[in-house]
Amino acid sequence: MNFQVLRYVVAATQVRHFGQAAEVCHVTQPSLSEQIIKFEEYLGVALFIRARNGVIPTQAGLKISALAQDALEIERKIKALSPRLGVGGA
Amino acid sequence: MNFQVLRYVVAATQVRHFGQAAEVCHVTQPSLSEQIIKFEEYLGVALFIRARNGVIPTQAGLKISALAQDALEIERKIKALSPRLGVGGA
DNA sequence: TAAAAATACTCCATAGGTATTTTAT
DNA sequence: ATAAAATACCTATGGAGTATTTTTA
Repeated sequence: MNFQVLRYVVAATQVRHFGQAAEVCHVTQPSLSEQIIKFEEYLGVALFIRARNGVIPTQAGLKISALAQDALEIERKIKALSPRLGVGGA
Repeated sequence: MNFQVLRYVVAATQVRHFGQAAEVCHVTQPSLSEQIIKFEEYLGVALFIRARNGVIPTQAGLKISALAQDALEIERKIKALSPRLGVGGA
């Protein structure tokens, strides 16, 4: 598990399309697709239903996406403590 | 940034000794040491003062260690949703 | 001088890219 | 048939290990 794959899950949950999610994350569709597949195998649970015109998050996908957003928010806070990467306040 | 280096920072903050922190994390001292150095360079801030008998966390080190623990707690919750990795409840 | 961290190096795992194939409506 | 995801394959980055050197009280 890493922050990058959490970004992929959050993006895919939001746009419901691996190709567009990949664009949002500035990676290619196969990269995002493969990482999500490997993450699903690691967890042992499907995060998305693959459909004709995109993907639909499963219950597990929705829950993990919510937790992923929390983790990414903390990542942001850690960067914010950095003189180099931090944006503004504390 | 990744969960592993956050584990290193938390362990080193707790035991105040890179060698022992490495043991706790089941890696070698040079691996942990190098990853923390690279993380400090990435952030642009020192996380530990190197002393004769170990290390002392800086203010930034303490803050980031606290946030790191929050992130690792979320990582745990994500794993807990997994049928394969999850321990018990929701 | 001795305990601890840093460096040098080598190796391997994995994330990402391009090209292509498979799937589902 | 077509849009989207999956697979195959290659490359490069970086995390980890062993051996060694440097640091500091």
